[in-house]
Amino acid sequence: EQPSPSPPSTCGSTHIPDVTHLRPGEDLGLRCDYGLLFGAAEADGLFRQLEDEVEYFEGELTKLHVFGKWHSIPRKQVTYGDPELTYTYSGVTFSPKPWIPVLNRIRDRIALHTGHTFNFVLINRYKDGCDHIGEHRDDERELVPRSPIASVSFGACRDFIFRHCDSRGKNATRHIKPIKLQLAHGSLLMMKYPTNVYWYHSLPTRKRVLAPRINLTFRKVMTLAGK
DNA sequence: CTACTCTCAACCTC
DNA sequence: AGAGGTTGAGAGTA
Repeated sequence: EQPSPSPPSTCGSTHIPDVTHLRPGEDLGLRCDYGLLFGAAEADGLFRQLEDEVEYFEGELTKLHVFGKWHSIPRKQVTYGDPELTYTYSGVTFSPKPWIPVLNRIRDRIALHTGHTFNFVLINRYKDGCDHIGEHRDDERELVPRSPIASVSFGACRDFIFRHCDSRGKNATRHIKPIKLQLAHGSLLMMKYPTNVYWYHSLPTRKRVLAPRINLTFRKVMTLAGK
């Protein structure tokens, strides 16, 4: 059940990263590829540009009702994407802001390396190690069935935990070890079908992390024709 | 309509 | 510091 590293890439180009394929020995439905998509210098520039140009949601879109109390979500969030698309997360429907050049540039690089085109991106900014997100699956109904999600990270390296749905909490029916990754500056994690059917993921708090991290999850959202 | 499942973050213990 | 259990109103589903 441990992730098994893939053989080294046979492609020698400096523009094509080595990729680790995350596949437990037993087929538990985890289908992910992880690798660096941007070199350090380019990632530094993109991070600064994202910090300058991305505008996060404010007001009601940042609040969450949990166990009888209202909380501000412990991170900043915003969506960008094609016009007319909508996306619902925890009962809140987001309208995407129109694409800006830095996001198009990242989206195009992902397309070049994976062959996948995305029409929507959810951006989460974690200002330090106290910002986090709880266990969840990206299984929203608006997503194109079986479409992959491309998760790109900039800034502070953070731990990222996958946990199998049958091994959660005290009602767990199986003992499957969580899979822990470090999502590095400039990295790409491709989460492919059926990962999000069986595996929850979270970004836990890490008190010793003091720097911000920006994560972009590119998605394929169904258009009206597909709904 | 009913009744059942799932979700989110903070607080607490260890 | 981190892992895991406990708290419920609202949304969705069969």
